[in-house]
Parts: sequence; structure tokens; C-alpha cells
Amino acid sequence: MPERFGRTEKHMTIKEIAQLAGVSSAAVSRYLNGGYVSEEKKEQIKRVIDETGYQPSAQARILRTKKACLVGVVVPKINSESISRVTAGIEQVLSARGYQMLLASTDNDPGKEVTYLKLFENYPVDGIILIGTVITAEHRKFLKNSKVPVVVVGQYTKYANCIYHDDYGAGKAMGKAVAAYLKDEMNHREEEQEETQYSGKVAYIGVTKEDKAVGVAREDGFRAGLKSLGVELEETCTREAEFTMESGYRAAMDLLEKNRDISILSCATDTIAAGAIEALLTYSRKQVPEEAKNSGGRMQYILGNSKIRVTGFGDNQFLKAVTGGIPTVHFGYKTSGIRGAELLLDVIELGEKIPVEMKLGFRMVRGQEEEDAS
Amino acid sequence: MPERFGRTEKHMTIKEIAQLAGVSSAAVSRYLNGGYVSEEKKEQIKRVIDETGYQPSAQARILRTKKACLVGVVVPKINSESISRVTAGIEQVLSARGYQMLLASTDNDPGKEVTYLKLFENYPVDGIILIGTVITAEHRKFLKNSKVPVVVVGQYTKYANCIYHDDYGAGKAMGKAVAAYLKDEMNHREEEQEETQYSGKVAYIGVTKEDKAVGVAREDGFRAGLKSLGVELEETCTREAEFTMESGYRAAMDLLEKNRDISILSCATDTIAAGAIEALLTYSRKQVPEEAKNSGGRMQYILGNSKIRVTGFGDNQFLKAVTGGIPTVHFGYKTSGIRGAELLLDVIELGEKIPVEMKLGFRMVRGQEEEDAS
DNA sequence: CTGTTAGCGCATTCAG
DNA sequence: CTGAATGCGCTAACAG
Repeated sequence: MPERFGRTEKHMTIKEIAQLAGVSSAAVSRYLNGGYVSEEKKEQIKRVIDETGYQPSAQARILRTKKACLVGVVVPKINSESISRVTAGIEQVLSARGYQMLLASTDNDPGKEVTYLKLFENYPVDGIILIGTVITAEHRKFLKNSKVPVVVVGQYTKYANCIYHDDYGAGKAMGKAVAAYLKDEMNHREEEQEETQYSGKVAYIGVTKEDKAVGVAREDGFRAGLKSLGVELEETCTREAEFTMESGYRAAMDLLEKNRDISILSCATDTIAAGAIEALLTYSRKQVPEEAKNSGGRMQYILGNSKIRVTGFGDNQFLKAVTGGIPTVHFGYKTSGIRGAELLLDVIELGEKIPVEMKLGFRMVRGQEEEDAS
Repeated sequence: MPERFGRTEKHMTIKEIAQLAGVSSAAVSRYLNGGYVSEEKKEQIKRVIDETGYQPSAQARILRTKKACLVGVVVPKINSESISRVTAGIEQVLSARGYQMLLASTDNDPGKEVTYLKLFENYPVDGIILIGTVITAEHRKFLKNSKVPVVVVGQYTKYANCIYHDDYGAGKAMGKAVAAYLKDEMNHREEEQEETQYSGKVAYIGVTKEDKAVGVAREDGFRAGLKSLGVELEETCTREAEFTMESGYRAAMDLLEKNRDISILSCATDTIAAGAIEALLTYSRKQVPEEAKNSGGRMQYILGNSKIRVTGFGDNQFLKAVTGGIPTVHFGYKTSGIRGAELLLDVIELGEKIPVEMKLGFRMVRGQEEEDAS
């Protein structure tokens, strides 16, 4: 093991390089930035820089030039497929236009969100993208007074350029699909004169109403979709969860314990849906241990005699891969990242002043079993 | 819609604040940093700052103080449970000690890794944590000469403080478990005198050998574990995949098409395993459409007559939730994040010079079915 | 307690 | 083409 690491070569400044090369610091600066330098001196400078491994302090450069070629992205969490899709989109246009991206994760804490926004504001970044969850008064205040341009992705706001998804429309489409499925099942049962009573009851696991997109628009749309086909969502069959699998698991367990006749369990996100699937798996093992054992624990959708279906939102590929896919909604997450970055760069580079609000559409994704049937 | 956003209030400097408050800039600086200021002037300054919404430029402060209370973390990808566990550990100790964390994702491109390391080196961060994949010559050069302290998590290196996992040991344990399972199955078949021939063949989907931890140590350990119980891994039954589900899917499909007698399919990561599960699901639907249909597409582990088991590494909770769990290995990812951050802060704050190499252990996680049996 | 002064490392004038 | 001088916004050291 070596005795110590790093800092073997003293941290050099442009001045020292200039001295070693026998030129002025300005010449070195020009050399670095493509200004006029004679071939002769170029050689000198190059030699010294190679020898010393000198790297100019971006820090100081930015203080001077006010240009970092960097944008900061504030995200609610790191371990999320939807968010990584957004950041992939952002990164794509950023790197194409010579920018780099720095991420700050708030771990679903809106307070931290503002903290990191302020950090970025006073840190050398040219712009900020906020992948929004809730927009509090603090957020609004920040957006109004920010020294650097900000675009908000995933939430509507009138205080900044924003790109959001048609959560209401998506919710409504899902509500209709769920209602249609229920009616269809009922008809089948009737035709086949099955004994088992089929309630056709639907349950919903939502999220905090403070999240206007996922918590409000998506759920309102869902209810509207159900209602349009005459199905009602009973309040005893709704729960509120965090944006985690564990929380979805708990909510689903509670729902299952208190309601024996749920036919379809819709969740506000695919992550929550994953927790719900886990709950069904656990619950069915508890309830019908024999059956579960015989099927190798794979009968997660079978609870007692009635089949419970789970639906989500977000089109999570991991979930689709390992379960075959549940009914869900595909949002253009990557697209929203792309558009968001483009918007931001237009403001940064072109000084675009006209505010933009952009709403992106969606696409229903049918689940495994329905696909098979078609 | 408002006409434009932000920058409504001109960007103020400490000097302007001082002028408005009728004091010196130094007084304002002291006010901001808790130095001596008379009550009277405090009032003045407070008033002006409140009115203007002034926020000091962290940028300039850091240029001066060489202290950012910030650490940069370079990660290979954003959408990963293991990595988010590491960053959660880092964040935990960082925030407890008054630091903030910035992330840079390289999207599995080792070239970008060095780019971002250099970015952080010249930006105001006090230290860097690299969640390592491959350590190239470029990496070593950087680690040797970095102006700021670096700790590497997830890979062994002698050029920096590092914290890594016992991948060899974990691989070996998994190899042994797989071999034991195979022998057990063979015995069962023999006892019950079943017709179906059971090959007991094992396949492995690994990753690039450039990744010394996952690609080399883990696989070498796995082979050693198998061998210790007399099982061999045939070269025709190995594939190399990227660290993605899609890649795991492709590798598994290829394996299944070219080898009809695989009994157990071990994967270098749970993410790859998820792709393999998807492949089994797809493949079995293709091969035995009737069975698959009858079981609602849930018979992903049944291929023809022989049961194929999938194993992974990483103890992915999402996978466990929706599938019930496959045999895998739990690494102390969060712990490595915690220790890594502690190490880094000790170097930053205490100037700790003694190099540290830390190896963390693991824990086997049995899959769903085995748990049931016990 | 306070204001003045001198840089942090760099890029950009402006004379030469 | 080039070097000396100036200042980005802030804090540390000093003298009041």
C-alpha cells in the first residue's frame, strides 16, 4: 500500500505556468481559449502544461465568465425508472450541445428541493431543471426570483417554463379501461352462470394531494373515467401511499384485509403497483397456503376464488419484464426531458423570453393477459 | 401567463448591500458569517437583505475559502437499486455532518467517468466519491494526481482509499449453493425414478472482465464454488451481458436457444436476472403456448418439462417483491456508502493520511421456494 | 467592534 | 501579437 494518495503535484495556477513557460498569464489564457499566440510560445506553454499536468480552475473561470456549460437537475429520488428516463432525455440534448449535467436528489423531501435549488442558483450552473413533485409557496418564491433560468418538468406551474404530462387524460383512460373490464367480467360470469359472486369492486391507491399531477389530476381523471361508464370508487376502497413499493405494499395489505371483495386494484404508479403485487402474493400465501405452495408461489393474482387484477401508471419496464406486464400508461418521460432541456438551453443561449407551457400526451398499455387474448 | 419569469430583481453583490445599508462590505460578510457586528448595524443589514432578497454567491465564497461543504459522487447509472442504496448511505453521513451531495451519472461510459471526475476536481467540491466500474489507466492517473481527496466504492484499487465487497466470496457461496441444489435435484429424480432426464447443467451470464469486481471476482468465485462440489461451468453455457435488463434478456434468449438442457441460470446481477426471467417467460410462451395460456403467463419458471431456476446477485427488492424472490446475495451497499463518506470526510476535515482498504462481507439470500420448504 | 486592503485564479481590457 | 493591469464577489488580515 502506498503511503498516501493524490496531491502529489502542487496545485498550480495559471500564473505559475506562465512563469515556467517564460510568458505572461494572459498568453497562457489565450493558449487555453484559442486566442492569438505565436507558434514558438505555444510550444513552450504546451510543454509546461504537459509536464505539470496543469488544469485551469473551472471555478475561477466561471466567476469571471459567468458561463459554466453546466445545468443542475433536481430530482425527487434516484432509484426510479421514470426519472431516469427524464434525465436520459435531458442528458441527450445537453451533451449534444456541449453541456454537462449535475444531479441533486432530494429523497422525496420538498424542503430539500428548495435547498438544492438555492445551491444550484449560487453554484456555477447556467440553468436548472426541476423534476417537480409539489410546488409549495417556497417553490413559487424561488421560481419568481431565481437568478438562473429554471424549467419545471412533470408539474404545471405558471411561475416557470414547464412541461407536464396529461395526467388527467391518462387517469380517465385508465378509469374507463378498468370500468370496461369490470363490466365485461360481470357479463361473462352471468353468461356462464358461475356460482362465485363477482362484486366488480375497484380499489385505488393514490398519493398525496399535494402532488397536483399524480395525486390530483391522475386520480380525478381516474374517477371521471370510471364514472363515465357508471362505476363508482368507494371511499373505503381508497388509500394514500408514498411513492415507494413498501408503502404500496402496506396500503394494499390494509385494503385487502378490510375489503374482501376487491376485483381490481389500481395504483397511482407502477412502483406502488409492484408493492400491491407483493401484497397479493403475501396475502394469497397466507389465505390459501396449499394452492400457493402447489403453484410455486406464482399465483399472485389469485386470491381465494376471485382474480384480482392490478393496474399502474408509468409503464415500468422492469415490472413488465418480470411479471409479463400489467395494464398501465406510458408517458413520454424521455421526451419531456428532451423538451425540457431544449427549452432551458433556448433561454440560456438565445435569451428566449416567451414563456412556454407544454402538455405531453400518453399511451395506454394493456396488460399481459389482454394482449394474449387479442 | 406572465410575460417572463425570474431575474426580476437584479443580481446584487455584497458591496451593493453594504452601500444600501451604509456599512462596509466586511460588516455584511461578518453579519452573514456570525462575526462581530453591532446590534444597530445588524438591523440595517437585515433590513436591506430582506428587501433585496440578497443571496451571497457561494461561487465567490468558495473561491476564497476553498471550502464548499459539498462532495461530488460519480455513479455509473441513475436507475439502479444498488447504487441508490450506496448514495443513500453517503447522503446520510454527509447531511449529518453538514455537507451536501451532487451526483454525476456516466451512463456506464468509463470515458465519461474521467470527464466527470475532472469536472468535480475543478469545481468547488471538497471531495469525490467514485462508485467504480472499471479502473482504467486514465482512472489511475486521475486518482494519483487528484487535487481533491477521492474514495472509490465498489472496486479495489491501490491508488485511493477504497471500499469494496467480497465479490469472490459471494460468487463462491452462490456457486456452492447452485451446485448443492443441482445435486439435490438429481437425487430426488433418481429416488423417484422419473423419466425426464435431468442434466443438471448450469449457465452463467456475466459481465465484462474489465469490471474486476463483478466481471472477474464474482465469476471466478462462482466457478470455484461450483468446482468445490464437482460441478463444471461449460463455456458454451456462458454469456456476457451489459448491466441492463435488455441485455440480460438477449443473453438468456441466446442461451436458451442454443442449449436445451439448462437447469439453472445464474446471472451476475439481479437486473440481468430480471432480463433472464423475462426471457424464460417469453420463451416458454413460445414453446408451450397452451400451458402458458392456461396459467395466465405466470409459469415463467417452467420450460418444457424441466424447471429452470434463475439466480442473481444484489438482493434487488423490487424483483423480490414481484416475483417472490430468487436466490441472490445481499451486499452491504448502504454500509459501503456510509463508510465511504466517513472515510472521505475524515480525509477532508481531519487530514487523515493513512490509506484505507476496506472489504465488506455479504449474506446469501435464499429464494422464495426454498424458504417455503424450510 | 469596524472599515480598508489585499488577494483567491482566471479572462479580459488596453496600451505597447 | 503580447504583457500589465483590472475586477468577478467574497473573506481574511490588518489597522483603526
